[in-house]
Amino acid sequence: MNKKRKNFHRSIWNTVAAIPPGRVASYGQIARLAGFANGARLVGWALRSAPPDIELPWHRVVNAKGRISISPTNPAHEEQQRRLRAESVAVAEGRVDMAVYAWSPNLDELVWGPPSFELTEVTENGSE
DNA sequence: CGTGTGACTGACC
DNA sequence: AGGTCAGCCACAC
Repeated sequence: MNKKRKNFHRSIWNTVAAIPPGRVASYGQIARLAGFANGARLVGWALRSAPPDIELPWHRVVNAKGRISISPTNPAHEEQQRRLRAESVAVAEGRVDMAVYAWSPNLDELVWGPPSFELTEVTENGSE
């Protein structure tokens, strides 16, 4: 289905929205969950092009090493750091401890209960 | 249609 | 523990 490609940002936003507060996910992880095995960079692109209209927990997305991937020159870099700390996520030297804060969807369901949103194939039926 | 670029990643050195 | 490099995908020129 090439339609998935057209709305790739849509499914990525949806997946990012699924990250619970106090947890973080890597770009690669989001990409995989959204259906893009090697689309780590797409996640960054999708978040970058995300309209401010939608409230997206974009700050819960860091790179595989737990480091904030946004350029330090970008104001959003500190913004992300600020938002993470607001959720009790320890941020030191622009990075978080993935061993502690990494999001595990399965485990999360067990602890927080099943998600109340569509996380699968939204791009397939939401297209025109 | 070729090139460069980026909020990436994993393998190597 | 850090720097490099090729692979990755969509998009701007």
